[in-house]
Amino acid sequence: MTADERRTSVLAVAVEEFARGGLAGTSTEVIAKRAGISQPYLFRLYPTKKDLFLTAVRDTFARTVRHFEQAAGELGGQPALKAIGLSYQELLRDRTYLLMQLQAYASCTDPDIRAATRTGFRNLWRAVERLSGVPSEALRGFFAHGMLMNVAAAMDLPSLSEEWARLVCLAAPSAED
Amino acid sequence: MTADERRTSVLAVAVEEFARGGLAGTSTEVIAKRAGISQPYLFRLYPTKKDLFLTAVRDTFARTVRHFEQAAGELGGQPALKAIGLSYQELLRDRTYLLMQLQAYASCTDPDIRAATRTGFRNLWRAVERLSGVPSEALRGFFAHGMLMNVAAAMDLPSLSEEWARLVCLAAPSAED
DNA sequence: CAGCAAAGAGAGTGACTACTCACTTCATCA
DNA sequence: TGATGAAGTGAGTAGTCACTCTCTTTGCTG
Repeated sequence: MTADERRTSVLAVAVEEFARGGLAGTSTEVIAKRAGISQPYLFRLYPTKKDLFLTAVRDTFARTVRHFEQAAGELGGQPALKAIGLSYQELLRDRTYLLMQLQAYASCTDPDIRAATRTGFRNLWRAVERLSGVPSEALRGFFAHGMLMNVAAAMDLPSLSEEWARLVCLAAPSAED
Repeated sequence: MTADERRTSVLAVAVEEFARGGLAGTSTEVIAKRAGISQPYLFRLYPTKKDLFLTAVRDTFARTVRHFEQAAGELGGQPALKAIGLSYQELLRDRTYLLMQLQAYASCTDPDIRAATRTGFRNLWRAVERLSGVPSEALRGFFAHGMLMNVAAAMDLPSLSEEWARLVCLAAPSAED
């Protein structure tokens, strides 16, 4: 297996583990073990743990952008926004990406992580803006509901049957001007 | 100083530090030092680090509820919701409570923390429901925009002058259903 | 086959950190 | 006055963890 292939599979594991535990709460040893390599070799693939985390953050945002582009397809305007919203709700099923996003926000005390997270969020914002073309108020409403889904995923509200929890997890209203 | 008074002042420091670094990223030593006590004594005031974190989580949500109650005052309905929204925007100035909330969500992998966070969020939800009486869709919109402010605070978007960042930080629209 | 570069691991190391034990100081009060 | 108990600490301890040094293996090429 080439180093680049290894890097890719290590990254996949890292995203999952960091999504659960965050930067400080995840050890490089468990990432290495789950990726099937020794822990010293992980440090040849990624120079520091923070570097790996930064790569995970960038990868998560980039993947979300691609996910949205696919969902929007040839649509535009409100229909595109609605399609993107539905595709975001899909992500609630495998919570990894939403949790990883949340860990990125929570780690923003570190300047490097803050920079990467801002860039990732800005690209996401601009992607939805470009794909849908809706006015900024609707855009803000879309992202607001997205963030609500992030924390709902973190608390695992979809697995609760209580009424308030079900209300939180409903899809965003379609007419949002 | 009585042990209870100490506990209170330690808690105040703990909220600030945990808000920055999260549970795993904050050492008990810096909390003790900033609180002006020895680190062993911290463990007489709070049995474990996680216990202190849980107390910080509960305190943060409880304080937010009180903050909202004060903001709503004698109002009700949409005006109450608007007043609460404005008071939430105030919290953007001292970011501690918003960041602490975010750290609570991000630490929800731990079952105890998840339970405390769910309870805190549910109480917050019910408080706004009770104070405003607005329908659940408006309630969801309110919390959605609140979560957007949380992550905006984390990324420190209000300190940026770029247009997209300013758009994210605007107040929620007043007519929301 | 010789030589070489890249993939990969074993065995550390030093720094940190949650938590403990044994101890001191001091105010209160029977 | 002497006992009690609460506030508070110095000096550990056991364990974890990011990161390194050095070594082996393996596949390729001249």
